[in-house]
Amino acid sequence: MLATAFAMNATTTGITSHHEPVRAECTEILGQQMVIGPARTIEAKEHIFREGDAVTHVYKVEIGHVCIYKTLSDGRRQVIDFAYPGDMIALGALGEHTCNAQATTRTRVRFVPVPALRQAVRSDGSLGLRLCEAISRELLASRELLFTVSQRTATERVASFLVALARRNERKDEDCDEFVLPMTRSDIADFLGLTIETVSRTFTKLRLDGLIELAQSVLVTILDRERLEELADGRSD
Amino acid sequence: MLATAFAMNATTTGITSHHEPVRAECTEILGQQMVIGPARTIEAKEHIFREGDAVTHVYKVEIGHVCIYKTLSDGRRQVIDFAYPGDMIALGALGEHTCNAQATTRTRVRFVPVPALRQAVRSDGSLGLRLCEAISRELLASRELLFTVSQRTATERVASFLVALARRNERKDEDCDEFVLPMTRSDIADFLGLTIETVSRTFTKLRLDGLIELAQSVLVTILDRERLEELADGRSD
DNA sequence: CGGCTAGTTGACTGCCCTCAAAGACTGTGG
DNA sequence: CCACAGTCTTTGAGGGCAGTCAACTAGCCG
Repeated sequence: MLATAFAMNATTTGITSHHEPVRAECTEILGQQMVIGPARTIEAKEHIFREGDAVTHVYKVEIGHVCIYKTLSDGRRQVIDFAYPGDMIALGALGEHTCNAQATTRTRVRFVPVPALRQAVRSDGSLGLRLCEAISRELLASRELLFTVSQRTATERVASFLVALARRNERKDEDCDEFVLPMTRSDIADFLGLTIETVSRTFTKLRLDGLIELAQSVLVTILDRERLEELADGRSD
Repeated sequence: MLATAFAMNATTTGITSHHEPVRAECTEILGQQMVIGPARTIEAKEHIFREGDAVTHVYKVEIGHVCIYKTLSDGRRQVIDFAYPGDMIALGALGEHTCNAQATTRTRVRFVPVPALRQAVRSDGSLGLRLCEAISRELLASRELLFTVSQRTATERVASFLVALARRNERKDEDCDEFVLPMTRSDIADFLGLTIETVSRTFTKLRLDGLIELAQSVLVTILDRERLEELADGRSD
């Protein structure tokens, strides 16, 4: 799945660097397939696909937000990624979905059937290359999240999360210091490997420390981006 | 990087299932490139490449074992994967390496220059498809590890690790219940997001519970595979 | 033997989880 | 408009799992 969303540094538009090519590369190319693809609207909390479903299509989010997650039988849940408008979903899937994709807000996606995509790749090698790069970017994001969840403290994880959102908005030329969280505390917790209580407490701590402002618990304002980035990178005392 | 090693269920040879295609598919194909590629020998603890290095080649491990890891400036380390003979390394890398690759034992790799690989993909679309699938399998492995590190207890993590090694050996028709660990406790700890002390204590606990036997701390014998798998899957009380 | 590295074991601490309750927000119906 | 339920979030109190610090053991090699 190519729903980079978070934890990558240059995935969507605008920034070009060596090891993190611009996601637009791939969405533009696939876009040529996408333009002719039909659209579908998914209500908040509805699923686009679930674990075990056959992989029939690849999706591009046009409007809304999608949460990609895996579950264990006893209820433990790991959120893999959040997909924003412009992001692709299900790119790295093989045969059968191993994740669930659930809209967190009302969402519209366009989709291409996998056989058509495969045929296009077979006949156009350079499309295959770009697809490889798109999946590779997913892989980098996944490893970055692994690092975050495995090595960082609760405060560092939440700081990373907020910094990543700010960077995403920056690339989209939206307001990068004030934004609405399109997901619940529970989604954030399961993304960062924490509990909702710890996420909540950490938000409060960051607010009391003057790093962020919180309104209605979904509207975040970043007051001290630099210190937040220091925290995220473990450069803080 | 395509160094699946652990946490995937069917990556190397032998087992075919829907969502976890056989890795051999890709190594065979790339093998045609590899056969003509030169070989290089790396001593234990030497690096094949480091974070920040330009991505010049893609590698296939012929003999030995490679540890793929990332570090933070303050020393925190995350092992991403262990590569065994037959595994590919650096497949998902883009432009600049974001990981380090260090041999844990004396290792021989064959390599193909990236430009040659890219050219081959451009001229053969179906090779591109197989490459996509290979990288996708890396992605699945990475997400599986993310889940393990983020959601499972220390005992469950170590059990998962041992079960994955057993399955790997099974696929290679080696003895799946008795094997030598080619990596140190420190590598295992940084792979599972634990400390060496906790890994050591957990091994001891599994030994005292009669699930495994340990000789010289590197020779593992699995005595009760079923209970170990239950533990790994969180199905245990 | 001594020095070195890797692994084990023990005692204690602390971060985050668990359990619990109260507060805030949303939508529905009276 | 308010009442109310339902969901989400916040806050508090206490406990446990894994981390930290430290000492000891086991190989290995000069």
